[in-house]
Formats: sequence, C-alpha cells, structure tokens
Amino acid sequence: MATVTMRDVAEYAGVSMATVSRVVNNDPNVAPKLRVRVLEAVQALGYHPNRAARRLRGSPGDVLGLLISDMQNPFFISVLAGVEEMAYANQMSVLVCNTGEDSARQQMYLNVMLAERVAGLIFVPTPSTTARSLTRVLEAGVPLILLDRRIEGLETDMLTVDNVRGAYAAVKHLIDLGYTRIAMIAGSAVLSTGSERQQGYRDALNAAGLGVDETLLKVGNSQRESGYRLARELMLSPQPPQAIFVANNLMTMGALQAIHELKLRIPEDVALVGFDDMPWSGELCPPLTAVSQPTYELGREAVHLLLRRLAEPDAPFRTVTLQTRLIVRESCGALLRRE
Amino acid sequence: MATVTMRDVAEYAGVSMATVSRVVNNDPNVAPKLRVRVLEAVQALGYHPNRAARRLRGSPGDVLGLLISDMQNPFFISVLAGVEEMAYANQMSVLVCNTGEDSARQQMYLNVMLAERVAGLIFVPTPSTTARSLTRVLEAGVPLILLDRRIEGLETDMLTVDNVRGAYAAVKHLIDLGYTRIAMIAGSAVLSTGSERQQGYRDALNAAGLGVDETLLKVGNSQRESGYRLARELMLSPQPPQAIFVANNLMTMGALQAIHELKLRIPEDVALVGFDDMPWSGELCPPLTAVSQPTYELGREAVHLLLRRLAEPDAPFRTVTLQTRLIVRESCGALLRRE
DNA sequence: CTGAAAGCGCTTACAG
DNA sequence: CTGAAAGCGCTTACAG
Repeated sequence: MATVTMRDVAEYAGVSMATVSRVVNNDPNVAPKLRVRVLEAVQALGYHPNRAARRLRGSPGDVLGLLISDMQNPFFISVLAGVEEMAYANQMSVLVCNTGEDSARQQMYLNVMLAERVAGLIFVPTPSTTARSLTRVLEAGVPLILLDRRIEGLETDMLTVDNVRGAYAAVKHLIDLGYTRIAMIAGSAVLSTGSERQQGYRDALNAAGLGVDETLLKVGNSQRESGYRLARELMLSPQPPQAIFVANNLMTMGALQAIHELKLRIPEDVALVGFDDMPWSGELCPPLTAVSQPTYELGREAVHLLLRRLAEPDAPFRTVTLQTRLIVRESCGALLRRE
Repeated sequence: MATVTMRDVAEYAGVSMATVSRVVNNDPNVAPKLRVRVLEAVQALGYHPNRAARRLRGSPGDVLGLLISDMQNPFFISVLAGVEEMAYANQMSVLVCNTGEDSARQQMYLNVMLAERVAGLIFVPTPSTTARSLTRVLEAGVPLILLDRRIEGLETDMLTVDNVRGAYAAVKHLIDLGYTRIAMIAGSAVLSTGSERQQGYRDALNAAGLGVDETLLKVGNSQRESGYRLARELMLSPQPPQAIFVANNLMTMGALQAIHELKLRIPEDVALVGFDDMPWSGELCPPLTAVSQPTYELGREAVHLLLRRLAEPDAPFRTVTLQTRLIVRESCGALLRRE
C-alpha cells in the first residue's frame, strides 16, 4: 500500500538517492557493483519511479497527447492505433482526448494537455479552430503536429493526405467508366479536407470537359445522417445522377442505407465511390469501391514528426503529404462494364 | 515560453501562493476581493496549474487509465468512447494503452499506469492474465475495474455482459426458425467471454433436445482470419451446417467473406448470426442479425464504478452485468420464413 | 564514481 | 480569511 519511493530504495541498497536515480536512468557513471545492488533493491521493493515527480523536474516527458475530433470515426481510430504503436516502440504513452467536433471541449482538452505537460501534441482540429486559439499552446513551447486538417496561418509541422488527387482519381475512374452525371456528397468546405476533396471532384469533371452541375453537388456535415439525407435527395430528384462520389466514410454508410431503402441497385441504378476505405468495405452490399487513406501510417508518421521535432526544436517546419490509393470493387460498376 | 507558475500569479496579484492555490481549487475560504484579484492575474498571465506537481502532492488524480486488449476491434473502440464521454463529464482525462493481446506489452503498460499514478484503472486483460500478475497493481492501491473478461480468483470490481444469455438467445432464435444443424465459431475458452458464449450455445441446443454435434463447434482466436478459415472449413465439409453462430464481430466479418467467396447465399444456403452488433451491420450483405452488446454503456458504467470506488474505497466489491439484445435482420433467414 | 543539497510547482496543516 | 513553511518524489549541477 505505502508507495515505495526512491528514498526507500536508497536506504535498502545503502547508497544515496542520486545513485539510485542514476541507475534508474541508465547513467553510465555508476560502479557496476553499486548498480547491481540498486537493481536488486528495486526488484526486492517493487519500486516504480513516479513519473509525475520526474516530469516536475523538467525531464523529457514520456506522455504524448493526441487530440482527435471524432472517436467514433474509423478513420481516426486507425490513426490512433498507428500513433499508439509508434509511441510504444519509443517507450511513450498516449493521452487521448476526443473533442467530438466541439470547440469548447477542444479548448478544455488543450488546457488539460498543457496542464499534464505532455511532451508534444498531435492534433486534429475541429472546424472552427483558428491559429489564434492555439497561441497558448505554441507559447507554452509544446511541439504541435497538425494532423489531417490544415489551419489557416498556423506555422507548425503538418501531416496530411493528398485529398485533391485522391478525389480526382475517384471521379476520373467514374468518368472513365462512362458516367457523365456524377454527383458528389461533400463535407463542409470549412475543413481543408472538405474543400480539397471538392476541388478534386471539380478538377476531374473539368478536365474531362464535363463541367460541374452545381445541382449535383451537395454539402453535408460528414456525419452518417447527412449522407443518408443527401443521397435520398439526389436519388429522388427529377434527374437523379448516374453515380455518386461521397467524401467520407460515415456519409458513405448513410448513402448506402438510403439507396438500399429506395430499393435501388448499386451499381446498376446508381454507382457509388467513397472516400476512405474501411476494414469491412469488401463485405458491404455491394463491395465498395473506395479511396483508401493510409490511416495507420498517418498515425505512425505523426509520432515520427513529433520525435524529430523533439530532437531538433529549431528545425524548419515540415509538411508531409501521404498519397491515397483507389481500391476498385463492385459499387462503381467496373466489373459490370467488363462483361 | 517561460511557463507561468503559481508564484508568478501570487506576485502579480500581491497575495501568497496559498491563496492562489485556494482560489484555483475553489476553496470557499477566500475573501471575494482577493478571489477576483487572483482570477484576474490567472487570466492576465495565462496561468495553467501543473498537474504533475499537484499529483505529486497527493491530490486526487484526474487521469484515468484504460488498458484495452485490441484497439482495432470496434467493440473496444465503442467502449473507449463511452469511457471518454463519462470521464469528460467528470473532469477527468483518459490515458489509453493498447496491449494488442500481448502480455509483455500489458505488463509494461501496467507499470506505466502505476508510474503515472493514475487515479484508477479500467482493464480488459489479455487471455493469460492471472490474479498473481496483478498483485503489484492491487498493492499499489490503485482501484481496478475489470471489464468484459473475468480473471479467476481476482477480487475486484467487475463489469461484464451476460454472454451466456446473449448466445442462448441467438441460438434459440435459429432453432425457432427451424434450423437443426447449427454450427458455432467460438472464441478461445481461455477467455471468459469465449467459454460463456459457448455455454449459451450448448444450453440452447440441449434445451431444444437437439444435442451438441462437436464437429460443428469450431474454436478460433477471435481474429478475422480465423472466422474466415473456420467458416470455409465448415461449408466445405461433407455435411455443412444450415446455420452458423459466430462468437465475435471480427470472426463474423471473416465468415461473411468466406461464404461470399464460396458463392453461397445467406441465408438460403447458410444462415448467419453474429455476437456483437456493429454500426454498419445493416449495410452488410445481407444485413446481419446480431447480438448487440451495450458497448458505449459498458464504457460509461466502468467509469461510474471507478468513481464509486474512489468515493468509497472500502465498500464491498461489485459485479455489474449488462444484458444484450438480439437484433433481427436478414442473415438469419427470419424474413424469408415469413413469406 | 559518489553524495549532500537545492529546487521543480504545488498543497496543506499550522499559526495568526 | 491569510500567509510562512514544510514536503510530495525526483534530478542535477556541484564538490569531492
């Protein structure tokens, strides 16, 4: 019950606390004999260094903060798994907080992260986040890695996916299959991910000389329900699209549900391509053609960026962009055409 | 850059550090005027209390440890979301670590949790965990809430789902639909969840007078791949089953894939019921009949148990069991029969 | 190579 | 209601 402290170990081993500290921290300047004695004492007493005390003395922290915007979204879950994996490989732990896309909650958690004195912060900002609202973090000198979403005017390390190219590839694929009336269910343009994917859609249509029919471009809020509602709206309109490109995983699931409920066939009545692949995309009805993001790799890379920043605090800021990959299954109609 | 400390605030406000501490901690014994002055100073300086220092002084911690066994499994993700939500509602943060069903990693993270002096620990143990391996945690006096899986001989607060009844209901449903050759793809019986769900399967068959055909009972390792392999094995056997009950979500996804690849129809060629509902179960091919676990509620309840334990350290240990719910969709063939 | 001592930022009896 | 002071468990110059 009574916690074992460094003092207990020192007494037990008959050395000073300084020596115990050195042994515990692998300082080479300790005589082998003393080292052994201390390690035995640690073992015998079941001593575990108190990290709170260590951090108080300004030691390099071993807790990394991860602030994500939607813990229910499989995309972020996979990112989290990558972060956790890479942190573990570097003997760090992860303090995870979920803002739920709520900026008050985000502010509260940013304060928690500062109060916990995390070694660094990997951060997926909610839509309304401004560079100004992060000054506190930057002033505190906590390394900040921005993940997935950009923030206007914020100077920091940054990691994203090439959303424009990913969306472009998906829409071009549909065009190549012969579809001409291609709708998009987009995410809010307030988010960089939303506007970039929309840009890819526009670029692909324009490059093919099809032009953009603004009535086919619907903007949702990235939640499942809005994918459901907008897909319904599109398919019930006088001139429904031949194909729909949906800008994220949750909206894609909603769109699927809506199309099923309307008893329409995919891809015969309407083709579907989603942004974000999911582990179960192949078991959906029909198997989903999707733009796969390197989610796990995003998490790993974010920690990597953080470690580099910790190692070289004054290095110039980096922006790393990872590429996506189009995975063709059945919902786009590619297999149909082939027959 | 230079961190603002309590001393800075005290000087700025012209009071002692003790007074600042009282204001920050909402001690009522502070004159209103001083309180205002301190709060202004906090605001002006952008002061954030250092939690590491606070914890060092033995203050009730505000970080809660969550150690789960598989961060890739949607079940635990949803639990995590529930924990996070409830923790937030009680001004606590969550330190999440993922053992990945690896006991060395689990041991390492248990040490991390102790070293971080978490206020309490919510814990999903890996299969081989013994009560003995947790003595260190118990001796450290950290409240421990065991989640989902039991550990033989461990005295602590415990939260599970009624696995026996859940599995029983699923199998009985299949029996009621007229199936007589009902297979099960079970999880390892080393886990309480695995053995309990298998128990429910046996009980239901015996209660119906069907008896258990041991050749129809396959044991996997809860991963997707084993669901795939065992479903294949079952369907390629000389006498394939009419229905399969799969004991967890990942194996269910694997079984679905195997059945699709064999070009068999669900439920016409083989009916399927899974343990664990998933947010996308309704969009699977066909929509999946599943035993729904109250995952989010499990997370919330775990934090609740922890808070009660923190409030009453000497109360007798509690075991809370939540009930499951069978969600009937199409994969079981219920709709087919109705026609 | 080793130890005594100062100090990290905070809280909490103890006086007043 | 307020402040001076001790101490939480650790690390790190500084002497030796």
